[in-house]
Amino acid sequence: MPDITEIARRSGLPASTIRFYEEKGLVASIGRRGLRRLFDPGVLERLALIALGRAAGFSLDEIALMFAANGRPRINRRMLAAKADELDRTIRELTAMRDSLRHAAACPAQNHMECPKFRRLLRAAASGAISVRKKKTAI
Amino acid sequence: MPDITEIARRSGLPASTIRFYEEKGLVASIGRRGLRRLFDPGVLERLALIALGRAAGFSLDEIALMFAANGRPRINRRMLAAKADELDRTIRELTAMRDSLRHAAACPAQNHMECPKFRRLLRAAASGAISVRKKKTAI
DNA sequence: GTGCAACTTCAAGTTCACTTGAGGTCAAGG
DNA sequence: CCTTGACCTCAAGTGAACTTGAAGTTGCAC
Repeated sequence: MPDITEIARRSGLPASTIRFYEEKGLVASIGRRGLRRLFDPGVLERLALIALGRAAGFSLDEIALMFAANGRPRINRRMLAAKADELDRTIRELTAMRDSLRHAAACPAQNHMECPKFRRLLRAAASGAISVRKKKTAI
Repeated sequence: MPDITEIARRSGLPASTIRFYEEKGLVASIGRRGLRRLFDPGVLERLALIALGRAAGFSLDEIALMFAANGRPRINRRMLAAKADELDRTIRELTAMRDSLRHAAACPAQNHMECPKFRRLLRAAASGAISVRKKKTAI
């Protein structure tokens, strides 16, 4: 029976995160030896699913909803498709932004304010046509 | 001389945000009428630049660095190119994720765990090959 | 001149996903 | 048996970007 340290080692997550996930109901320990949690090795697959969900942009609460009462992941295909569509929109925005950044970086105009492309970009940002992604962090 | 309400209306930002930006040194009011702030209309361009920077993934602190002491935006071309590269990496990851999500949504396997593509995706997420974007919010 | 809506300040609260710290317990090695 | 280090709990802290609330002030219409 792996303990939390073993699960931490094998999943690459800090033990504190695993305890946090347990508190949130995202994973469960299978028992205790004294105070210490013992885990079923299957928790590793669960942690991988959580990492996957996070990478796809789901919040921990959304991920919790996917783990049905029975414990088996109940992944809603409609939810996946919706998230894919959302990613698609994000990708399009980011692509436009990346192109504009590259242009601005290479633009010969003395001042970015004099560059028509930059000003168009500025208007798009000001109008809220582009959404903000929060800073990404490593898993 | 527009007051904060006028700037809020024209920028689409809540007044509290504009005060917050002022506190952060991102924008400046040009004076007061009594207690009330008065703004140069040019602050609208400044706010648009801030929105643009946020949309490109810069933090408010990074954006503050771009506004040089002289007040004119001093946009570092190297910084822009670096951010474009970062966006490029993000776009690649998101694209892979989107494709996998679409596959999972359409996958005929009874259980996602039995789908080789899904399991490959799972391994990628578990290995940390995919990074987490924090939830995006509207500007 | 007076009422009051709208501004002001400052501190504290919010969200998310964790991390950190203090103080406590205990399994295992010597 | 006793030490010790790794685990435990619970509360509080972190960071980013704001928002909200309480309490105070005031420009302006009437």
